Amino acid sequence: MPRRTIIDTSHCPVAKSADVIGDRWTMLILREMFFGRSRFDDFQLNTGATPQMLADRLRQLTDHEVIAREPYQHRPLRYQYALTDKGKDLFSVLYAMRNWAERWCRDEGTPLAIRYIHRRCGSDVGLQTTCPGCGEELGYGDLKGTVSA
Amino acid sequence: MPRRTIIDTSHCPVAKSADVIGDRWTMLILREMFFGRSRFDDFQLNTGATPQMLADRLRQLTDHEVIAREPYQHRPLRYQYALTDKGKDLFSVLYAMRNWAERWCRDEGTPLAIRYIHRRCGSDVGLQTTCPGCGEELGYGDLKGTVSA
DNA sequence: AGATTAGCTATGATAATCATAGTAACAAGC
DNA sequence: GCTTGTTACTATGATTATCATAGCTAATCT
Repeated sequence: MPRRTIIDTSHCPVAKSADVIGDRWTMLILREMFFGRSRFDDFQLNTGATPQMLADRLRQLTDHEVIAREPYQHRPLRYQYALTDKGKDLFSVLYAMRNWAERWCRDEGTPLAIRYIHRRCGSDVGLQTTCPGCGEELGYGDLKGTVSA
Repeated sequence: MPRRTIIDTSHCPVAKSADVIGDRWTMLILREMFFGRSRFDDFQLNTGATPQMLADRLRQLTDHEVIAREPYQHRPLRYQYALTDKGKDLFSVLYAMRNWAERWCRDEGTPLAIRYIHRRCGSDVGLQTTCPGCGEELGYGDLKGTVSA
């Protein structure tokens, strides 16, 4: 047998995550949701995705139970999207991506795109994953972001 | 002006990260590299990517200075790929992805695919980003992984 | 009535990805 | 000295995904 076997990576958690969020548009949609946006048109305007791309990715995310589609008014019937608990927990991934890019891809002399403040203690967390003020681990809802001027 | 303006997200760090790693194959290549693999054929066998897909993504990663291509023998000339410091720091993103999938996508009753031990203190870190034993933040090189039986 | 809004779907062109095969440069065995 | 194997790719033609653009539906606003 001259061929090495292909190892089974179907149970690899990185591959599973990649199947759910391993796509540029999906990540940008999630970014928007973590920014508090919930509507189709907002996603379209802020990500630049075409409507079908958006419809497709929102369907995928809904199928994966990362977001939920729910009506926010009935006459006329209109839908919005909300992060589930499973979706909110993806904050750690997006936050790691943000930290990495700010460390390695930022133009020299440029301030951080967003400054995050730990709600509980008020510390500016910089690019840390634990609060430099109180040492607590940082997750969804713990941080308040302000866009740099 | 009936149109809302499209906000500028070209400086968004999440978008920047997505441009570098926002692709399934790229993520799987990085997973392999964090597992210590460095050669084309190993990537092909363990990710299932076609050779041109692999060649293309390795080129992209090299262009982004996430990995470096270097010869490991001269006759015949053969190359391998190694993570740069910028690449090694992506561990935090992959680790967050792993933790998320193990929390939310694991089949019931299944053990963690990989158990990580904090080298410095020997604690099993479970799905934490800080060591439950000594409280230290966990990054590339701090952990030793063992594949579950 | 006509315009506007929100959340999409439809269409045809372009670009990315796929499976499969092949190449270049050597090494090792018979 | 010729076949077989190894490694790191490239080439080709078919299939699939994504793109820009337009339109649709049901309702409200003027």
